[in-house]
Amino acid sequence: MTEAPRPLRRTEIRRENEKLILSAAEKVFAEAGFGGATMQLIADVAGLPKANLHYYFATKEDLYRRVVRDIFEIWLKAAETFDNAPGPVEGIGAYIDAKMEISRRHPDGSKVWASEVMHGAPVIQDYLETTLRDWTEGRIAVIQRWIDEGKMAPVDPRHLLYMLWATTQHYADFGHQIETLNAGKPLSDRQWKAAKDSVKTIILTGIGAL
Amino acid sequence: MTEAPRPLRRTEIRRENEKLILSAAEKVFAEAGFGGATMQLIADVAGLPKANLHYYFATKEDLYRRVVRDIFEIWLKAAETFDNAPGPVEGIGAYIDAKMEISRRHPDGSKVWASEVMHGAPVIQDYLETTLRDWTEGRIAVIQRWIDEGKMAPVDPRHLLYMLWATTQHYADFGHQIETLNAGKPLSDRQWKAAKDSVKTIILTGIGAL
DNA sequence: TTCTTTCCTGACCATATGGTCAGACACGGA
DNA sequence: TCCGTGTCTGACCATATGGTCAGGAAAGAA
Repeated sequence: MTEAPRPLRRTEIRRENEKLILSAAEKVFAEAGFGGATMQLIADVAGLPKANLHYYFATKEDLYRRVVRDIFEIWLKAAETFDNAPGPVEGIGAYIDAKMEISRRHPDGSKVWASEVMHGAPVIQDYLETTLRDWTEGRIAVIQRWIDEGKMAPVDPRHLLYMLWATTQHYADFGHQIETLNAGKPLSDRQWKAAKDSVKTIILTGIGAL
Repeated sequence: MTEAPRPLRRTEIRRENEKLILSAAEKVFAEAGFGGATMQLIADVAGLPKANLHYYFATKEDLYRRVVRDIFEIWLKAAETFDNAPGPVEGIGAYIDAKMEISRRHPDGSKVWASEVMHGAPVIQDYLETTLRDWTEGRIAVIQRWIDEGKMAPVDPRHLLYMLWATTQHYADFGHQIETLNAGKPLSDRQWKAAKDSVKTIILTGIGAL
């Protein structure tokens, strides 16, 4: 039923095609990097002529920028799990769950983000300096409060955050390596659960919250 | 004295230039990715004419392949710290130190490796399936032995390894982000030490080895 | 000195790529 | 039905890039 070429309304057309292009772009950028990706390939994946991409997105960089920003939005939403938690077990535990789920559901976006930062964040440097910095400082304050309240050991909040980011993101960015070491097969539901539990157990135990 | 154009012996010339080119290539590949890197830019960084690069390395891919393999060698050497350790505190502690030091000293190599794996390891897939897989299985056995001997908690050795890789590598791959969150300045000696200590403390505590 | 081998490089080429544009087409309001 | 506006696209262009090559320079053996 979705394949039937039912006529789309004007407003739908734009939304639908942008979505199509952004989805294809995320995939191609993740697989080839910004430099290695070509508009032609993105067009092919999206099933549209190349000129059509340029109708919706003026340049390759515009398209890339949009992809990166969309991913950042997803991450910020996951970050909310940190708030309103009574203590580290709930807050950090939920955050790990949320970020692991993102690694599982949006591995391509994760890779695009990693690639962007690795190359010096040419496109989203302003985001790092504003939104991300603010968010980080806020979370550091929360963790520090938990420490002061005796709910966890006095670890350096900053490095704890880095460890959370690194570990959860690893399952997306290095998914191929993990898969190779898993006999070439993607992690099963059971294995994903084991991964989440392992991460949560080690970290929450490591910070003396359990 | 090093600048004096003293005549080089035949054998030296080759070695010297290959080193120069590989060093420039590592930097450029790290900054731009395989697709974004250009032979011209690598040549400029190396201070050699582009045609000269092709004299030593037939193709861009050959050059890239060599860079990736060289990095892998460094990593394997660091991995040795794991062996001959009486228990997790010494073995894993030393491994964390070694890998953090690599992240600090060879951030470019680290990024090239990450980039390669993220893009599906088109060049070093065979290494993943042979050398890396063997190494991993061996280390898992070691960890399992420590668990059986009661030297640490019964965590999943595989996910523990992933956590070690992820966390230590993060300081190289996401160095730019960390620097941005550190008021735009690289980590100082003191901060690197704090990072190492934090990682070691949280993980070793997390696996019940301390 | 002579000759062989290695090293070096400016000029060149085929191709791929990002981007443009004129004009066709279709939706939807009047 | 007509027209304005948004959508679509094949053909095209300027440029950048990986790679080639012929010929010259330098090293080292004889």
